Amino acid sequence: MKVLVADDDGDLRDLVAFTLTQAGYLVIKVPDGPTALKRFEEESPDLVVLDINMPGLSGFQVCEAIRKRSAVPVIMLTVRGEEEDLVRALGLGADDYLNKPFSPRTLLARLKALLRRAGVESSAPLSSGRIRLDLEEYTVRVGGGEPVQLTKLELRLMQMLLANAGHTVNSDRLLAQVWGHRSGGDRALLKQLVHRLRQKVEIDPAAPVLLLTSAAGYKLIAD
Amino acid sequence: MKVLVADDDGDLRDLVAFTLTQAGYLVIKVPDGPTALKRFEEESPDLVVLDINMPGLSGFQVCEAIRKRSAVPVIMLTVRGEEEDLVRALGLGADDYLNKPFSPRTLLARLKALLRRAGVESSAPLSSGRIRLDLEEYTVRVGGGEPVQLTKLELRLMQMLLANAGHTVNSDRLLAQVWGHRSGGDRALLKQLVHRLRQKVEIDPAAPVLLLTSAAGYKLIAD
DNA sequence: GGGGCCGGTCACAAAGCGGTTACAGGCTCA
DNA sequence: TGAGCCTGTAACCGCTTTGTGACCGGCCCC
Repeated sequence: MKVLVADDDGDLRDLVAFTLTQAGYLVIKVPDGPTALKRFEEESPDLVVLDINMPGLSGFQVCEAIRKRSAVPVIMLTVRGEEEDLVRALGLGADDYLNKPFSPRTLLARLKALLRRAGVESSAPLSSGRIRLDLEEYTVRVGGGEPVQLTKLELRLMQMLLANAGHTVNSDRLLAQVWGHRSGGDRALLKQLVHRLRQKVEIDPAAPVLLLTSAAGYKLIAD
Repeated sequence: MKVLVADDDGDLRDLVAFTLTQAGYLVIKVPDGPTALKRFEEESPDLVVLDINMPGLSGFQVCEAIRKRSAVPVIMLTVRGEEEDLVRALGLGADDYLNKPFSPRTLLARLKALLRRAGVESSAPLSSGRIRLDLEEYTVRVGGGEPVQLTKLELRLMQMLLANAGHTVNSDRLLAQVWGHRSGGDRALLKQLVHRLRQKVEIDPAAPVLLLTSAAGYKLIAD
């Protein structure tokens, strides 16, 4: 589980990094906006912590840029009382915020909640019922069968569905989580991806029993 | 469970509405004081969220007006540090307040606490009497019967009627809520939709006992 | 009694959506 | 550079949902 921490205040950055490292996360520290974007590309972290005031590019700009290509959870660090900042941050797609100063405990709690919501459960081979996902190997196994190789998008979709096994996941949410926020017509993409995934995991792709269509979206039946 | 949200800041209004909708509440959004009062009369919501600074009528004035005719729980949105505002709001009968900026989680927690305190059954926002709506699966269950699959429009209609269970909902309002604002002749659509819904939920669609026609519109009998 | 209005019902047309197939562009890697 | 895979796009099919028009019967008012 990788977390990118961007803050120009060295002390605060170290505090955050220390807290997260202690909790078992792999932390990437950067001191400014441009570096944040660069490392984001290189590392594709599972979560981003962004200070608003940074040299080079503000946290807003970084957030916006990240949102253009990813739905990764973003936490913004704000100064208490600057509510326009907050509104702006949430408008740009930040998922949560923390007022400075904050306690390490609070940070951890929020971060875990966000990761849970995003379905990026930390324990490695994610599994539910008879479905087991291996995030490192990019494979799924159904029941006692052979592991099946997945692509990056297929894995993300599977992960989201698995995190919500047994419950319908809204198409829009899937779209946002798998591709990141994008414009309209992308239902077709989801349709395609589901089709491809079914070809791989269903015994009879024409009569799915695992990955079902539901009125509002799709759901995974894991047991 | 219906919540009226009044705030002139569109972003914040959307954020609040999003949070509450996610949590299963039916949200009515208004941008200013006069509209808030108007919709309050029309919808009789179960709870009101009021910003203090609004064009037309301030949150104070709206709160005062509401208190003259109803004991509905009211949450005021205040700016941190403006203690006079706070005192005044509570003096006018507001039940709780939130300092801006606030987290969606906090809002939900306070709101639930208030509803619980007000004795409005809050646990399952989408059920009333023997009717239970599942927004995730797009189904209704009546009494102990099997869940019935609904379409998107049928679900929206059901949600509106359920939020007003026992009371007649005006046809025009149903039209506006289910289809969004459109031109005149759409009575026919509502007629059709009601017909289709009755086919699905009534034991004898020709002699409805749940979804009744009333002078000005329709009403749901949930008990 | 007759006409108009309104809600319920029916039948059919139009639009939308999911599943499928096919293909093209881009990327990686040999 | 070329093969192979991944991803995005378009087109088609069939089914479901939604919209529209027509008809019927009750009710009210003239």
